[in-house]
Amino acid sequence: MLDIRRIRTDPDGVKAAIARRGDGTESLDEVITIDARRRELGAERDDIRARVNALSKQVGGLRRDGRTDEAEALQDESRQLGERERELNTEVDEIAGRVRDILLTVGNIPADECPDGDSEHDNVITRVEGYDPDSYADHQRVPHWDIATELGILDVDRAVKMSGAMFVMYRGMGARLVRALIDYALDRNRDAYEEIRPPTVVKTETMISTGHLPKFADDAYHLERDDLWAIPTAEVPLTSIGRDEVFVEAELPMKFMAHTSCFRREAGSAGRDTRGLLRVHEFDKVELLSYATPEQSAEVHADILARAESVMVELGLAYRILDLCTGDIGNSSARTFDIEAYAPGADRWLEVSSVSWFSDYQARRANIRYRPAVGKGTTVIHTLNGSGLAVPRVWAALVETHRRPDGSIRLPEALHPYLGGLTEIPAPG
RNA sequence: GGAGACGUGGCCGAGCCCGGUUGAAGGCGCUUCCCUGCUAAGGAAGUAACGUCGUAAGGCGUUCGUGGGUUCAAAUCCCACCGUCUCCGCCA
Repeated sequence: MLDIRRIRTDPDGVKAAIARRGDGTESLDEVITIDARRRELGAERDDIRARVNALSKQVGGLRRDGRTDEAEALQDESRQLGERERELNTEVDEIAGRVRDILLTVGNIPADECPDGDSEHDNVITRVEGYDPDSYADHQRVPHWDIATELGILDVDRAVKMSGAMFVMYRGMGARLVRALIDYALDRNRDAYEEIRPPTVVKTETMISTGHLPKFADDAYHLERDDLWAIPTAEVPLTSIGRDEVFVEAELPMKFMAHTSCFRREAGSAGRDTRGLLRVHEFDKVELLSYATPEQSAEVHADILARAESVMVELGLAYRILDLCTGDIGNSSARTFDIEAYAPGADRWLEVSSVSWFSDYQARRANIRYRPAVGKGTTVIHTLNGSGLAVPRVWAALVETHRRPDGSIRLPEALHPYLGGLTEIPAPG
């Protein structure tokens, strides 16, 4: 959520920033108008309240002194004021709610450095690592869904039977590889990130804090009976750890990581990327998340990106890093780098990590603040997060990349400690 | 799910029966200063957040779990909800 005061003091600057996203700015105009009205009416209401408070005090004194007649006169006056106060209050509340509703749908202001652009086609590829299109042999040009069938490590048909399209079920070594990837990713980051195992079903308020609601309700699973939401990412519960709390600067940056299942309805993408693990409704992910001061945020952003990147290196995958343009970054984000792993069998770049700096956008929604070491008052913190490792697509790229001519899969050394000494998924037969 | 008790400031804790001078006693913690070879102990002062107006000093408003209600006036009375604890039930 944007700071209403910033919108007030620099309306043109804010509108220009939102326009960079390709979003309309009409709602901002409306906010500016009704916010002015809100303050006007609010001031009037507060003046009346001040009068009522003063009168009530006088009434108390008069009654103590037994001057009942005088007290009753003042009570009458106060009663009259009360009616007007109620009217004003109702109106102010209404407008304030309206302001909030609108602000909840306005996206974050992109960072100055965020490249301009309309869509994913304008994202800037900042780096490509380990990728040589001519280096892949025929045995690596087999898509993971075929490999998986051959090795019996992924069973899509059975998952579809029990849960429907775009659900998957790992089997045998496939399932074990999932577990190894998760453990590896957690251990890889435990030097700096506290491991959390949060709830995966959360309240509406928790989804609003990250920006997943109200705008993107269609993308999430909703348990209507209990009004709870299945999290699309651990970012959701992790961001709310500090909701409505005030930290001291010395505690920052705070760093959390969590492995959770992630649930996505993928509304609007029916029929797209449906093969194998390209896009699924439920998947495992290790997420890294940090609360930081504004000054710390750049360094933390770089840290998360470096950690996500090192996973690609250690797993022996080719990857590239994208600097997402203003038209493609998420609604809550001010700057996002994506990591895409190359899957030679599917011959596609798969988004495996999205590393974002949300500035104070989420923290203002969640009301997470800190007390600066010097000076008075509180400041809204910054939140940052990124996937430490998103399982399905890494699993896919890994299986395709490390397939040997005989059909076996070489498992990278980094995973060996998590596989009980196994170093490969044996060839079929 | 049933019954009972409770929810006050950074923390502990009074106030609630009997509404007004209580933004809230007292204590702890924290900050500054004084005293003091050092430390400890002791003394003094200060110490909430948010909104709004103001260049500022400061003014006004809101906040005693949340939301409603009664009243001239609510931490205090009434209702609903949420949460915590205890007992019972159920249970991986």
